[in-house]
Amino acid sequence: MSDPAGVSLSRSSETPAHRYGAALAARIESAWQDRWDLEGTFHTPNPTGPLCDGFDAVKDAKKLFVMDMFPYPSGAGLHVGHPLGYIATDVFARFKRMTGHNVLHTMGYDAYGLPAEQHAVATGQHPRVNTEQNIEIMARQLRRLGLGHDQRRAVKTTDREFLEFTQRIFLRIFNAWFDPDATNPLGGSGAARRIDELVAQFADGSRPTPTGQTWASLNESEQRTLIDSFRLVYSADVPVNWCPGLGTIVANEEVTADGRSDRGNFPVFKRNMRQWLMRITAYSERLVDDLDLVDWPEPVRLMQRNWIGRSFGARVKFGVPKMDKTIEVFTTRPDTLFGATFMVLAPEHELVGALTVSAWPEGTDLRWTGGAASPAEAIAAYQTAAAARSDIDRQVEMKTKTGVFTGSYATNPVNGKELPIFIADYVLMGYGTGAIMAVPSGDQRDFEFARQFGIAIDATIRPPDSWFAEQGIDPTLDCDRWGSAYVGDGSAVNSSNETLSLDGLGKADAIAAMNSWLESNACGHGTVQTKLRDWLFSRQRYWGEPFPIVHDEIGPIALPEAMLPVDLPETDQFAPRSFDADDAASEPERPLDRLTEWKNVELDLGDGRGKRTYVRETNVMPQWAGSCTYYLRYIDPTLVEALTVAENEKYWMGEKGVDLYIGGVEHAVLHLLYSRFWHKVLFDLGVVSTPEPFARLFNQGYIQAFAYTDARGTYVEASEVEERDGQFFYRGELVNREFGKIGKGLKNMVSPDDMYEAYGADTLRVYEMSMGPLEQSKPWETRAVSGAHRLLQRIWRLIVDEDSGECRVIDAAPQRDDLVVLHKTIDAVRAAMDDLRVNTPIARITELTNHLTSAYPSGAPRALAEPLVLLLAPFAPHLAEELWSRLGHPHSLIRQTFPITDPAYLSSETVEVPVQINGKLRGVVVVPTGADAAVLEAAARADEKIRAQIDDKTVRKVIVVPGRLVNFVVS
RNA sequence: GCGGGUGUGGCGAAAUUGGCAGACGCGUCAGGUUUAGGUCCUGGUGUCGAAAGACGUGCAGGUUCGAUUCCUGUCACCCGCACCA
Repeated sequence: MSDPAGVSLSRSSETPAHRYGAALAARIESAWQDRWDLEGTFHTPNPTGPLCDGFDAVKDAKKLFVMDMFPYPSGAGLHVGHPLGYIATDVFARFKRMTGHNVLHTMGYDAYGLPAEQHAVATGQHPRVNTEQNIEIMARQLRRLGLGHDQRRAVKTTDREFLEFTQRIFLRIFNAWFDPDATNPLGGSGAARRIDELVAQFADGSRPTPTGQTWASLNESEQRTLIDSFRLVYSADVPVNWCPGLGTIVANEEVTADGRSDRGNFPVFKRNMRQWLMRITAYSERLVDDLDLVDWPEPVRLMQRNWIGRSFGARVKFGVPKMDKTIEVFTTRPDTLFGATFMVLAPEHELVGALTVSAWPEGTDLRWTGGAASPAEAIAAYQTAAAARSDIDRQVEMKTKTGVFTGSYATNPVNGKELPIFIADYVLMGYGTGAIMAVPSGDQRDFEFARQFGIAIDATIRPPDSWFAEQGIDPTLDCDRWGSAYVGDGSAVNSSNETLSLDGLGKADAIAAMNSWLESNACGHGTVQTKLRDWLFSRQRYWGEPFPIVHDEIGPIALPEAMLPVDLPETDQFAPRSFDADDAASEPERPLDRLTEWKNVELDLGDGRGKRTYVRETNVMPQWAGSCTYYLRYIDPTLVEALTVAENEKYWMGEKGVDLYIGGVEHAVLHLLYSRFWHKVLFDLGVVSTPEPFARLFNQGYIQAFAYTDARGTYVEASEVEERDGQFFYRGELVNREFGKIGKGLKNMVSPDDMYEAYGADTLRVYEMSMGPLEQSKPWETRAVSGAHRLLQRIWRLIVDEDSGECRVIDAAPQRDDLVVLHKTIDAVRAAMDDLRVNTPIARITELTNHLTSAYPSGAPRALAEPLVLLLAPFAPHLAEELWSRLGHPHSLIRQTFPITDPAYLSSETVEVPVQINGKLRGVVVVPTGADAAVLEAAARADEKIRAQIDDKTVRKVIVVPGRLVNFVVS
């Protein structure tokens, strides 16, 4: 056969013309990739619909839906860290195809996003152009890896059909409300229902309106406002970081410690602003509880639980008699209510103004005044200072407690005590009610505050003696002698009034007793509080999905689904309007606001009102929107006018959802939480049939790389650094080695293109899989890649003559010891794959290869070469296909049966058993497999080395584990 | 500060339920082929020691006949969260 690559290879006369090298690998790989494309090898049939061709042939196979977290098409292209997970899913998917599964595996692009928009702002080029270019580059790099994706299903979130899909889901969520009394499909309480069911309830009177008026007596505006307040998508004033200089809202992480924007260094103002929100908090209970349904890494489930932050406690009302006000607090420790000695409000709390008295009460402690002449001055100064500090800054400065007194006192409902009310920034507006009752004996922050401000500390829990021992003090209930608050369990003391006594009760009983007392006295009730806040869903940007919403003079109106999609209008001005950097009162003007022809629109919404003028919503959706439910697009990529085809959705999602979802742990909370939320809404509405989207989640580790800094701390090009005697040099200069993420920033970029060129894609695949456990982060080392390359080279040489290129397998029957090694390898590979332990199978395949190359230096028996090729196929598919074809098989091996272990070769007649004396290895005896304890011990005693060491000693005990070991305990 | 994770040769790592520590690979050393190197092949390679042997899984304890594995404490590094009442 003609071998143009061989010509260049044989420039060096000793290199055989048909050695497996980079050039040959490149030819093999591109030939097989073309053939897979041509034959539609990875086209996976659906049960029904346009992609159902060939389903009959696989209808008895088990289905398997394997997904990667799809990438954002970055302009920098891929580095060698990106493909790790993609290779792993591909290896898994290929293995599963060879073990009889119908596998759905494809890849899409999460193509809306800020970088493309910023690129567009900087260059004036439409973000779609740049995004398409990036996708093209990444698609080429990924294709070169030989990933077995069904390309017909390779969607982009920016596709018009995908946009329509996202908007359709938005409408379903917008047109739904959460009914806490409804029964969800799992049988639990709380479910999303269609908004028209709510309207019907109001209309027929089965649900009273909040004001008690009849539905019919409300005017249109009142009716719509009422309904809108129930929707799962709603607008509200929420605190945001407004940056007039950029004209946008920025994320916390984009705000520097001194309250300025990362980009542009403009001032950032914390302000309330009208935003769209999604009512994810309605689902917090189910989002926590249903984590028990999924096979996910425990740390991720823990992170989600912590993020949702469910805690059980009570809401308690404290009266402020002089002001005729009530402060409501949330506490997790209602059992300590008798120990409350002061109250604290967040500086932004709405009651602060009303509670601030005109003059300091007589005898006010100077420490409480902040040095100001009046409470109003002190409060105003403190509020200004708190507002000026960024969130991050406010959280860092926590060592000393700060705060000022409002001059007002609240009454403790259980004992009538007067509690001074402070404001302090250690209480956050965003959690609970933004106010706390302070129990300094039972909360460390309150304790520190009380100490600093000279407030009484009253014990209401008797700490155990062991706690006092740790504190180094004698047991006492005089808290002035305590070194810290006691936050643990213990029996209550000093906790009684005329109608309630907690004294002697433990924490759980005391909480229960207090909660029922609060409820019967109408000053509180037990409740569940979460940290989770509703999802801020609107962005003042261009490159995102437009909301399918228009406004009339009353408010927002959802477009009918038939009017989808709402295309993103064309423009060449992608930046929002920016303002004077210090103009905190400015209002955002979004890119879509300027497109007045698009924005002001005349439509007939089909609601019987005919053609009317509306104003389109000009916010766009966040990037998360496209990634929430993209697995449904993989199932039916061409579907329009519906979200799913039930038969296909049920088939691919099965009982529990996507069978395997691999991605980085950085998405442990946000993406996975948003995705679960949307899925649950769709589940309640009957669109999807599983309670959870992802049955099994796996987080791959990061591939990191060394980076080098010179004497000035500047990164130098890592590829040019040389190592000499454990030190590192860049152009002769000593440099310092660091370790970090791969990328341009650290000048340690390694592109897969470099690896394709030097070794080929199969080598890269095998190397990345062999580096170590998939879930672990590990450093990249280019020079180690050669080991994987040499393995493939030796396998090639077992089957192909390097000089002639002819197949050189022999027909000789394999020896028993060959088959023993083979079947041990098969067994080990099969055992590891389900757990995605991809590194050890390659070690086993290497051992098999090493065995065969030394046993058969001039060509392996066919009966060994063929299973070896099949074992290799998931990892190095191109080479395996090529060898399979050269072994005389005309068809792809993609659906060949993966080799099956013959247990006859796994057990041998004899087994080596270690012999220990006092737990230390002293010898090894060979005994028949299955020898019992007596035989084993006799054999061990008969061993010369062992006998020599135990003869002159007393054997006190003999431990025999048949098949495992013998241990003599001697004195 | 809180939560989670990880610590094993020069390096990446391996070691079903506690039972032969270091499989496999990189690097390195020696030899072979070639000989200009490199490629390729074979063998050695945890540390100390001439050997016998001793020591050895971050460190210090504990449980056990026996611990990389279980428990307690501690140190280092990485990741996440940020006063969550």
